[in-house]
Amino acid sequence: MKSAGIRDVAELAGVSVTTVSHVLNDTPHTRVSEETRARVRQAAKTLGYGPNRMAQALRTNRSGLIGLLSEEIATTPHAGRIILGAQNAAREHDLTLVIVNTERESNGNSHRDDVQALLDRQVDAILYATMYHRQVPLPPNLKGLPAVLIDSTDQAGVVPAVVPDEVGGAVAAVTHLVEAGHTRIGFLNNDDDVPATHGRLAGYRQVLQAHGIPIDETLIASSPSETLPGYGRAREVLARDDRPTALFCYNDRMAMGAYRAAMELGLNIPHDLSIVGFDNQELIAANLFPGLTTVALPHYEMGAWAVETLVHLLHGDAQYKLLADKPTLLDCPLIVRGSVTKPRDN
Amino acid sequence: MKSAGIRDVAELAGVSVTTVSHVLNDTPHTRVSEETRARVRQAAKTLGYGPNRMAQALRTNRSGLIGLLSEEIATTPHAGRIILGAQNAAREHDLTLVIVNTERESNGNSHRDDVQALLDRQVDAILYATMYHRQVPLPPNLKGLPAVLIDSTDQAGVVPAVVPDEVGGAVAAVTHLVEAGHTRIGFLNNDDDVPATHGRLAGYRQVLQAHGIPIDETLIASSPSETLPGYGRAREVLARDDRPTALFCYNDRMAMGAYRAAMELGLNIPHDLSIVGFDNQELIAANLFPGLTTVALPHYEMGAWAVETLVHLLHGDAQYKLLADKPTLLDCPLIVRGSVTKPRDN
DNA sequence: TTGAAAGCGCTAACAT
DNA sequence: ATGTTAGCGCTTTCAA
Repeated sequence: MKSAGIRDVAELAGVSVTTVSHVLNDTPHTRVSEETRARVRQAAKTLGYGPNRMAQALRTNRSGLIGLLSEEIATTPHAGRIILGAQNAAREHDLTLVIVNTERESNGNSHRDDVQALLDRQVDAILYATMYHRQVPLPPNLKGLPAVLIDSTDQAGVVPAVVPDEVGGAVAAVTHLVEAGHTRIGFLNNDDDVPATHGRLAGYRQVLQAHGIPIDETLIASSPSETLPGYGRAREVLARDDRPTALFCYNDRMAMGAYRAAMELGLNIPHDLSIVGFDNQELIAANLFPGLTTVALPHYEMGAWAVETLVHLLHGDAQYKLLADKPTLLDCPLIVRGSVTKPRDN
Repeated sequence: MKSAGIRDVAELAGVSVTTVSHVLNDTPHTRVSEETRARVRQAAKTLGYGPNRMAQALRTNRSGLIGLLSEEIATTPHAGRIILGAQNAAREHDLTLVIVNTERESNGNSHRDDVQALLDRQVDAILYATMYHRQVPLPPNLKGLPAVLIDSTDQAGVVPAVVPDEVGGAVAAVTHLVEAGHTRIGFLNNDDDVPATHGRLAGYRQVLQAHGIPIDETLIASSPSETLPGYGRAREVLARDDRPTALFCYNDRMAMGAYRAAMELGLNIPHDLSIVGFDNQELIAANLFPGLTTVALPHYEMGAWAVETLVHLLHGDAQYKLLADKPTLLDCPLIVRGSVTKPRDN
């Protein structure tokens, strides 16, 4: 019992396949009587008709497939949220997402082959997602294609891109600390030269300045953005007599290191030390004690935004090409758990 | 410059499209001279020819798409590894993976609509992955389709399924502890009625028995499989005078709770207390101090196995249908980090 | 050993 | 307002 085709529907409705096609696709500039429309729809429903996408694709030269090229899907839950956002948006537009995982390339040949693999599969457009916010060389065969960059930017400014608002996220985090009453706020930064490092530092400075809090440069430490180095730097900073009453950490892993440092030094979180992280990695943030107040990266939203933009691009909406000029920033909201309170002596 | 078609290749090679098709597909029972074959291949290469998958699909009634229906892609990195394994295996066979995320259904109507969505997209077969090992009701429209279950089993035994070898994983974990010299080994189990709970407990008992170590039932505690309850149970067990020298934890989150309990009680890990977890959630296991020795779930392997099996099913290899009889078990290997050593007084 | 031609299910230009 | 028909790019039957 193979599934019904358009001619079965036509036959049952007593009309031609053309009419069925027109009705079911709401083809513009065609006039079909309400009565006929109803009959056609009824017939389609009765037969459980769904169009054969392959035939449709062949005919229209549109596969309805969009490729998502993502780095390191498996290593972080972040990719999962991008996929989810893209997925849901794609479904809204009746598009199908094809995901391809790829390594992070170091040898500079970018992802030409992965793009080609997607092209061979007849995708209509491509989403390119990196694992962390940075600038990437554009695969050469991506140019000329409808494409959107997720969590990365293209120096040429030819492809629209969406990235997290790093500065805004840091502002939210540090503002939260300031509003709790803290004035001695340390910052445990990453030491890589990536946008997040600079953006979060900028946000940190910005808030202190805005509140007239003098910036003590010795309260700003940096290290690789892992738990262990974070622990090390946190110990140094927290062992000082004039230790900060709050710590803003570059990411949740470093915050996890800070938790350990605090515990070893007998500092109670949040009463002796308030902490805010970044990334909202549930597995860490929700399982620390107390739960880590942190800033979420808008992965879901970036995935969804990217697909929406792609749809506009596919429709040829000229204005959306202008988006390529500068990356679109998406909000990084604060997620409040239990690691922040007012400083003890206030 | 639209991409080359089969007739362009035929023209350039000076042969018919039939011959091109035969050569490029290595169609059996067709005899084409070596010389011609070479000419055709050369022409295809020159033109950068790749077949139009949509036309191919339409003609052969095989889309080359396989659907992966996965629960909660975004919440755990586990799904990522399944996807990766499935992805890579799919690529080997020139198949394209289409992923659909879905909620875990509670209202019992299983995932009928999600399966339908995949079917509407002309997938040739379906993979159904659950977030954790359990028995699931089969979506009714999945029957009759080539399908494989990942991390779950079907009570009817009509669809092949692949699941982790829970017992084997627990055996590996506890054996590791025994071989390090431990005889008082506690078990912090989950309290849900799921296969993992029973399997891991069975493995634990099995190893102790095999080594002639008497089982002290008071050393077996259970709670919800989260960090906080794990912490609570661990504190109780570790506060005892005859506390165990080692703890096998149902999962890494509970182990994380045990770490905290140990720290609060002044017990050094691994010297005063050895710990083994389960799940190998990198974010936790690699970031605890010392690193958590744990057991990995074979997500990648299950994804790959599922696709391989699907390919056989698609080829109609009868023997593979027999696989449905009982789920295939895949190894859960021990991942050694730093949380196990010999007991202090041994 | 190779080629001609039908036809997969659909859309759209053109006819009526 | 609705119908006829060509053809998207390919595979495959059948013929040469």
